[in-house]
Amino acid sequence: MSNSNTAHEVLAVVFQVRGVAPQDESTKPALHVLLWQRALDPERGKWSLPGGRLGADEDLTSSVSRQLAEKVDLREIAHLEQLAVFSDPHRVPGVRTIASTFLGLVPSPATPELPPDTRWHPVADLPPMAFDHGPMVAHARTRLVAKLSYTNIGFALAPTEFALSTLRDIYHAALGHQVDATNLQRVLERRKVITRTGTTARSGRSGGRPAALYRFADARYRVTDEFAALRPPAEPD
Amino acid sequence: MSNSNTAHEVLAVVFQVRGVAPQDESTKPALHVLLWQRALDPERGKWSLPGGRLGADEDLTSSVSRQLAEKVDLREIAHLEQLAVFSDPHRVPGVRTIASTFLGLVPSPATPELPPDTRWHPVADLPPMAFDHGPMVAHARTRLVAKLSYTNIGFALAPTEFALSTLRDIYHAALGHQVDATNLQRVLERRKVITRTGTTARSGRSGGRPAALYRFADARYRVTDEFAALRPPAEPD
DNA sequence: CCAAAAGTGTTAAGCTTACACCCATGT
DNA sequence: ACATGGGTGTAAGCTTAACACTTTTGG
Repeated sequence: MSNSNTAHEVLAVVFQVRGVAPQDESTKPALHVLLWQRALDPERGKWSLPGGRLGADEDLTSSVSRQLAEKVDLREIAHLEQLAVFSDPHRVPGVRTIASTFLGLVPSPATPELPPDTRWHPVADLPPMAFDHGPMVAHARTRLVAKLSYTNIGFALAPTEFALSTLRDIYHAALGHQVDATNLQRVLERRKVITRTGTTARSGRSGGRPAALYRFADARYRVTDEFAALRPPAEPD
Repeated sequence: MSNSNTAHEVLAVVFQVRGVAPQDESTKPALHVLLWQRALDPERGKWSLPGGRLGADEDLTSSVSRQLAEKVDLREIAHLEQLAVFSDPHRVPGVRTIASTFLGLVPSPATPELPPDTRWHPVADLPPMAFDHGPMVAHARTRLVAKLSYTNIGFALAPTEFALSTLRDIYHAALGHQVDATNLQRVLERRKVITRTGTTARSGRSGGRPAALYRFADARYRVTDEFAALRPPAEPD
């Protein structure tokens, strides 16, 4: 019959900026990715992205959601988006398996319960990765960095309310380079991505002016700066 | 058995700006998409994107290339890139079929031979489309417009050598809005996307100054303006 | 000489960065 | 008081859009 001998799996690259909580002063905030360690061959002991076989009556997004629910509380995932498909016929041994990858983002203060074989790993220091999962993480990171620049996607990494210095730390960790809090504020405020709540945080034990609190204006993904150039002519008022 | 009952197909949204040749003064240049008309049910008579079943030992890109070769000369396709996956379990009747979509671009002067059931259709005036192929075209168009702004992807739509007014017409058709040739020149020259050849075109029959000819600096896809904002700090020299 | 098409100059507006400076709080 | 962190002001540079103006050709 024409029944294909091909399986389809979904794999999620789930990021969180960890170590941003004021509780722990020692560790710097860093971007982490959710991985689980394989207990069986093939690639026993190596680390895998969460995911698995696509079910018969679900689309890709439902499938990722379902499978991630086994790892983290679904409510923690603030953003989920399709990335590339990996389709090399021999990317995994055995039955041919096509992988659709996703980018998932978990806001910073959340600390979901994890199964015993599952852990957050700093993206800057990944363990040995199974199959082609290493490049998948790299691809997701590239996409995240790009989208931080021209969308409001930061909402999915940040707490509901935050001081600007906290947001700076989060962007710093996610982007991988220094970010000036002053300019971050102005860029995001002019684009109406963040707004002041009116309240302020208490200052820390070492003093300092109390920080104004902000929140993201939308809790849904939005493109904020569509055209860098070649934008349509201005509409006459 | 665990043999899945799911097929995988690839579908290509192939664009070309047609009507840019000076031969035909009557028609304005417009963005067209390559479609073929279904001769059999389901959806007989409606128009489909080129593509088909993924072969057992090919990856997605090879598969699109192979299947497009049946429609157009492969050498004509200057750019091919993965778009989204459409995975609704009931997006087509019969065996469940997951569709991976691609964006393909054909440079302007080329006029490949087409099979009898296949035609170029203006994107602005699409015929009745089969299944979910309509939204796929829309999605590809959105991606094309975005990438024209921050990459050199125009090379895949333009002739190897061209006058600036020709390039303006191409961008105009692809973007869907007016483009100023003056500013297009400056933006693309500063980014080193296009360079002068040194030669000039002959002027048309109605006179006018002869146009300088340009070419794209790279014949490969390249991101030219990565960060609209939140770019890394300047490197000290 | 005139119309047509191409190319150049100029201005203004907007956005982003960098950095100096001022403000509010705890010890 | 003073150290510490937060916030504001400001200037410089770059990028783009808009449009007036000049150049080069054919009739």
